[in-house]
Amino acid sequence: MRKPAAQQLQDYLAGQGLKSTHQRDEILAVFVSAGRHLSVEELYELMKKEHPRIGYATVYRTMKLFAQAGLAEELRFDDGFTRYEYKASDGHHDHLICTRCGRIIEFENDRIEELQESVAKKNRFLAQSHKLEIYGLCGDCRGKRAKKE
Amino acid sequence: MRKPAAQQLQDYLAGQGLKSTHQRDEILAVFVSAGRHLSVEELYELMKKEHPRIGYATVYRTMKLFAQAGLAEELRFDDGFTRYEYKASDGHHDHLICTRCGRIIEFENDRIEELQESVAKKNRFLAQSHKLEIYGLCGDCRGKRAKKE
DNA sequence: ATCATATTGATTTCGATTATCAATATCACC
DNA sequence: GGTGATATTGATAATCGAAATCAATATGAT
Repeated sequence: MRKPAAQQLQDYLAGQGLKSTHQRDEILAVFVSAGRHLSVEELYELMKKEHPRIGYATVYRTMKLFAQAGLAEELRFDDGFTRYEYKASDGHHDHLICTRCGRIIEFENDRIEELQESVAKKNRFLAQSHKLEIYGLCGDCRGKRAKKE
Repeated sequence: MRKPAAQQLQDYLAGQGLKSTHQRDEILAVFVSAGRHLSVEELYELMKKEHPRIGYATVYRTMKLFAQAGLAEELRFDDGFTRYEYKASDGHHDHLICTRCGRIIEFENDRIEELQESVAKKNRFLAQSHKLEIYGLCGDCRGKRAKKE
């Protein structure tokens, strides 16, 4: 079972002596319901629709906060800017990224995780985290012929 | 057998109708001999010692050129800036990155590569490239107690 | 309700990278 | 070996996402 996101946020704020604000609640609601892999820019645009007074900086700050609270994970793909994904309680997963349409697909593979662990051990490394990204063409895009560009 | 880097550069330049310059030759020599995983900043500092007249922008431009020529690979780890590694002809490899001292260790694991391919296939993806980074503490750093910070 | 303090929002700053542009170097051709 | 068209260089400004600043405001303990 998963603690509701809103509750998890309140617990974190209380535990850290931080304050509960409308902005934080609203950003969380939009972030969670919007689906995943949102850039700050995208999230800011979504926020503006419902809460036009929200500031750009607040969205940045709040997403960093969510990351620290364990509510969100920071993703940095090759296109330069940071995305956040809502962190469900189920295990770690990695990403397939379509280089044409930008679609992002999640996957998990326990065997790969194990092999990574063994690679770390072999090199006397204590693994803390990892990142596996596979770039390529998604099913929809591989069919299409390359657009003129 | 590997074509010498200098020769590979000349071939690429000729093939593209580009010009061979001292700067490009010198940057390549320093880059190749310096070892691997150099940030542009680091490479620029190395260059200045032997060729103080080199410009910052030239180093940036030239590394991009080397990447296109297949001489270098662009690496973007989580610390924000781009590094380049000399691209040997042997196969793809991935990286273990120490989060304390910054050390970078290369590894390759064919089994992981195969599994990635099968994950791609399972999702109807045509894999073009991938990136696997394992962050953690290297052998030297895991022993040490956390420094006060 | 009061007040110390955390937070917000508008804005500026930062830091890595890229674009601009006049001066210069390269190279194909004579 | 000169000449000229053009690619390249180097100094600098511009860019862009992200982070810092700071006065005004909201929060929550008392």
